[in-house]
Amino acid sequence: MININERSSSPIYEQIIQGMKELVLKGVLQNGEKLPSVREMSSTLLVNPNTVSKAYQELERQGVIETLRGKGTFVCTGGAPVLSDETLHRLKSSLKQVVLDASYAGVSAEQLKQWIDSYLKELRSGTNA
Amino acid sequence: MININERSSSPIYEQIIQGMKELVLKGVLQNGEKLPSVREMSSTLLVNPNTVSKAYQELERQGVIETLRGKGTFVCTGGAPVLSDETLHRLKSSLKQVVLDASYAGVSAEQLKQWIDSYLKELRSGTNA
Amino acid sequence: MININERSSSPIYEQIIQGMKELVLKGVLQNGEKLPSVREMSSTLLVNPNTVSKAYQELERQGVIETLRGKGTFVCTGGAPVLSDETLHRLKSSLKQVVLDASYAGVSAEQLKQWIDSYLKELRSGTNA
Amino acid sequence: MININERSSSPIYEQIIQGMKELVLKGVLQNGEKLPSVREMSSTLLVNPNTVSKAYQELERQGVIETLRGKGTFVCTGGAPVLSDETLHRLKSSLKQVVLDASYAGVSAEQLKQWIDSYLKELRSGTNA
DNA sequence: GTGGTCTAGACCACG
DNA sequence: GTGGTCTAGACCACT
Repeated sequence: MININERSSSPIYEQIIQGMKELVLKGVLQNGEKLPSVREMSSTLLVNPNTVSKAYQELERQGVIETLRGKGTFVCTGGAPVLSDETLHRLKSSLKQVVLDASYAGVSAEQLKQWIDSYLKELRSGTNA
Repeated sequence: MININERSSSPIYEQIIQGMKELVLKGVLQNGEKLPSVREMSSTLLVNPNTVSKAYQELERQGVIETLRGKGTFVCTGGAPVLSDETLHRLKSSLKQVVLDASYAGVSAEQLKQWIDSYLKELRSGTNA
Repeated sequence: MININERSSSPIYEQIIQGMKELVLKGVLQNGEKLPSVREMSSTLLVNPNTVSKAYQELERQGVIETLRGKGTFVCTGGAPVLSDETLHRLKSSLKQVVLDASYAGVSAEQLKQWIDSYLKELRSGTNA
Repeated sequence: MININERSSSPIYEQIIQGMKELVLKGVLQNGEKLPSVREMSSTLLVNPNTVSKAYQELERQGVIETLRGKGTFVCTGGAPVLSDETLHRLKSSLKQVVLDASYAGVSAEQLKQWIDSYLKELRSGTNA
């Protein structure tokens, strides 16, 4: 379900994190559902178990999943997200970077907004791109 | 003119690249204008010369500036932007990442679009945030 | 009578041990009293029998309970406590860790001492927090 | 400066974290001071670099230190600590565990309080136990 | 030089 | 069976 691109500049564990978040938002992974074990995931993605483990730990830190000792890892789409100033600032910075690059690539604001809508629609409908 | 944040998650040379691009788009740096030398820039920004050098090289590779041997480095807001498939794909990926994180942070699509407009306005008016 | 928190960082068998010790100190479980069997306990706490078994074994090793073959398991608040150097050292280490974390969390020594008293009072009165 | 006990039940990276926090509180490591590099530390402590790295990353997450890309790691005894309910709860639980064990070992509340004071004094004077 | 990422393979605690 | 820890050794990005 998750695509790993070894050539991507973003590290594999980040790709797993993003992939899992997508699956959760799309509803493919429901709240409380058990995730594939670290070993399963690692053999599915052809990735080292440690890498998967790192992704799971980060996801747990972010409150997306939780680990029950000896039982496995489970989706836990917890309460309201924390909207810290720092989070907002990071978000705005990333967006600025995108807009700046888009300007240089000749991509219009309208195009960007359209992409946002289409991606959100994709998330809500639970389909793949 | 360019703000460097040593603690930012994005590398310093990237911050320089982004800063230069902003200055060009804002019109602070005009086409054909001479840029400060690597040495000047590095002492202004309190940054390692190698880092500035790397930024300049990347900016040249992207066609934003050009180096004339013995004369210096100049802005060159050359012809039509390169709209390669690969560029588009990277742009969409980055945007997806932002939208995904925004979803988890509880930031709405409308807010994102507003941020895009306000940043573009900032670029066009040539002011700082 | 014992609360198990699957999400706690301390393992379930430790929680059982702590819970049993509390019950004994509070006098809820009297000296010589028979404890529920492993099977009963495990179905009461909704916990794996192996986990309860491990807790009982550890409690027996610590001299808190004793098993009479064929008869069951009994509370045995035996003679003088073992005050080995090793026990003292472990105790001091754990306390150090708590004080260190408290320092970083901005919790005062007075607050810690107050917590100690209030917990001891809770134990002596046999009530729950 | 940091003692590692391979036989301890607490993982090595935790021991490093605790050790570093002690050094910072004692003032042995001043605010802004550079820490030994991961490689140095690992060869000093006779521990794998990855283990040191894990400790440093966790310390950064806790705001005790900060990493400047390519430059190294530095002490950053940041602003006011966050006194979340969850932190308080964990602290109280740990303390309860200590008090309970102390009760069984025949260690009095006065003794515990004395240990707290003596450890804090040790921290403030910057000496070793 | 710095830290960050990844792999391979081992051992252990927990349930 | 689960995840957590540790080692060894490699490669890479950044300054």
